[in-house]
Amino acid sequence: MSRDTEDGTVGKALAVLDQVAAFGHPVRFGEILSKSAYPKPTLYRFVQTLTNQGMLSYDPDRQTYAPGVRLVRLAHAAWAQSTLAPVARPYLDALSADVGETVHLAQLDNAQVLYLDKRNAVQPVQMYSQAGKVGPAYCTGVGKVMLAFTPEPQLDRIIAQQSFHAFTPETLTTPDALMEELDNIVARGYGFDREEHEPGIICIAVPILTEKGRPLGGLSVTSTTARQSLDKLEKLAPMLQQTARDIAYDAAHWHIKDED
Amino acid sequence: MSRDTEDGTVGKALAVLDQVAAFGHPVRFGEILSKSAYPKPTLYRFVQTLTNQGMLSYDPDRQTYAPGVRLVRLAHAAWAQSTLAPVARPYLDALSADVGETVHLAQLDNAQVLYLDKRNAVQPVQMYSQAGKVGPAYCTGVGKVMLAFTPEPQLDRIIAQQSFHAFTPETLTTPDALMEELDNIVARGYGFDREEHEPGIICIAVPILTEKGRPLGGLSVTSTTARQSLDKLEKLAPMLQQTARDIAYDAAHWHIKDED
DNA sequence: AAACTTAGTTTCACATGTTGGAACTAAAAT
DNA sequence: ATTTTAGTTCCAACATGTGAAACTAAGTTT
Repeated sequence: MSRDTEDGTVGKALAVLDQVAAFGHPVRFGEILSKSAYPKPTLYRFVQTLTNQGMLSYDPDRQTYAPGVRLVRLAHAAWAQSTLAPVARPYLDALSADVGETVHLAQLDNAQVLYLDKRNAVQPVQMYSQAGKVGPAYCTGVGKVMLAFTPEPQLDRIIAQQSFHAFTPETLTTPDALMEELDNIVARGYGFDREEHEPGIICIAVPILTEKGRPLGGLSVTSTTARQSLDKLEKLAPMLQQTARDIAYDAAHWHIKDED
Repeated sequence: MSRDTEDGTVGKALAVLDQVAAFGHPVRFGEILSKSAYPKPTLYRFVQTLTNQGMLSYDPDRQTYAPGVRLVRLAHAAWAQSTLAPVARPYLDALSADVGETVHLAQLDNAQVLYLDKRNAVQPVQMYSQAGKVGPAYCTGVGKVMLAFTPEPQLDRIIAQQSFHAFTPETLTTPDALMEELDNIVARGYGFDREEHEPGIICIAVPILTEKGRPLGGLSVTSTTARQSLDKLEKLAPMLQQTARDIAYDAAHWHIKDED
């Protein structure tokens, strides 16, 4: 259904856009060129086109390119119309107030985890800095619960794209180890992050599933080993599962419009 | 420099993306078709391509398309790398704490005002619901101050694209009236929204200018006629101007990277 | 249940837009 | 003044996008 293969000029242009975004800072044409497979004039035309379109912005003083503001406008629409994000918002508020720990709402984007929303107990919400962030699927709580409920054909494709980089000593670094973990998650109905991505950071996560059992997204409560234990987090499982069911129900029956 | 003319296949595809986003809710193929100038198969291919690329997401149950999550990821990069938004954040926090009214950071996107960030005195920050929102340039405080400092050739193009719709009795509805207002703003160094966009809503706005006087963005403090008067808001002008200068300075000298 | 309507998808000859080697210009570096 | 590097334009060869027409699937009417 979804191709990683670039289709057509549009796909190539968007791949260039991703490239630029991946740098994480404004870049000069030459820098993009050095990381790109395209010949100079071809890449140049892509960059021009994207710039004309407002998908890239060009700083004439520094002669650098960065992802353009048009994306911010489009993303607002994407967020507001996404099945999950607007519906889940009040539930995140409630959860956050209840548990007093960091709460995440995420979704699979290709083979990565994409964070759609966040509540942090300590400081007030700072969404843009977090929503839109991506992380690995194979070593985060939300990532694994979503994978666990992803059917075979897709799952294989996604697993093939994981880096299996060992962020910590606890990281699962082989497809086999991950598959076993996914089986456990399905059996249990929820999953953990046991310091697999960052030392000292643990989490419990539940999937948000459609009626047909397809994973829409994931919900997690994150804490530190200093403050919580996995056992204590596990006590939240029933409540999280109920919240996930509520969100799934609302997502299936509502549809919110973009408003002030 | 920037074209509204569609260049190539990429431009056309992105125009389709805008179309879909403009609906404000998930749409079926036929709905897009009815608003599009393209013949059925052509549009169909665009929609397919965009869907494959993750720029549109397709809901198989409802058979609807909506802007895709890939945009959220890209927008995160755009926001984090934008010259203004990350730099301005702490200043907005401070301003908001100081004045206790709604504070906006905006930028020009094509001929529209695009809100990049917001602080609301009442409830904690809810950025995604606001950042990315667009508004008219000719009848908002931030819009007018940015236009006021936009040089002739561009300004004409932008003004030609304004609708001059009369949102309220106070709305400036002719290019001439707007030009006169812009002159006043340049002379004064700041501008107002005198209930021109929404009845009862007033604001004071200042431009954020580069060393060369090019407008990077705008900063505004919004209130209601019930709580504030224009005279009282005007007292904030010096402080806002100083903040704008500070932001401009930081924007020119810093460059922040994407971090946690 | 057959006939009709509407929404979505596939096909294919044609032409338009994309490609990239080569050649050019602008600006630094030597 | 000369060389090097970065950015830009040209254009012939060719790959890709185009859209009328034809088709399938689903829903509606008689």
